[in-house]
Amino acid sequence: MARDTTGVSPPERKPPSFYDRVYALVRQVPRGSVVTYGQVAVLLGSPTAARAVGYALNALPAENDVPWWRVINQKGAISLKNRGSNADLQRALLEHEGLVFREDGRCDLRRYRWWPDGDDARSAQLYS
DNA sequence: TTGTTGACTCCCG
DNA sequence: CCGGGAGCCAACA
Repeated sequence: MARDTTGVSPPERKPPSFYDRVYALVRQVPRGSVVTYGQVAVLLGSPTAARAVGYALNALPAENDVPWWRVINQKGAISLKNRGSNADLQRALLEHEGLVFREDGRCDLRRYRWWPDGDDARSAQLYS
């Protein structure tokens, strides 16, 4: 409806992409908390798009305001071991925020997992 | 439009 | 608990 008849081209005519929605959500994760790839997918309405979430973070530019290090896998571990040494950086950043990792490289998700406020959180809680 | 790829998960043994 | 295989989704060539 209400097609743009002003002739003016808005700076953002395109709807927010899946990537943008991932970034927006991750930006809400408070310091000291984490979310999982699958969880982000659930919160975005695509419970099986966990891989796409990781892909989105991988596409982040060098400079950004997204706390990407607060996204870990469902096991509570860092999922960057096969990629670069950024895995060590991510763990260091999380430990700096107070998270504690076990000897096996995993942390207690039940304790650190964050959920957004609002109605969306309700259905999401069911997932966990 | 089809095929490929990947910072994931789940299901089986 | 661990390893292997299949499924799913979005972006890109």
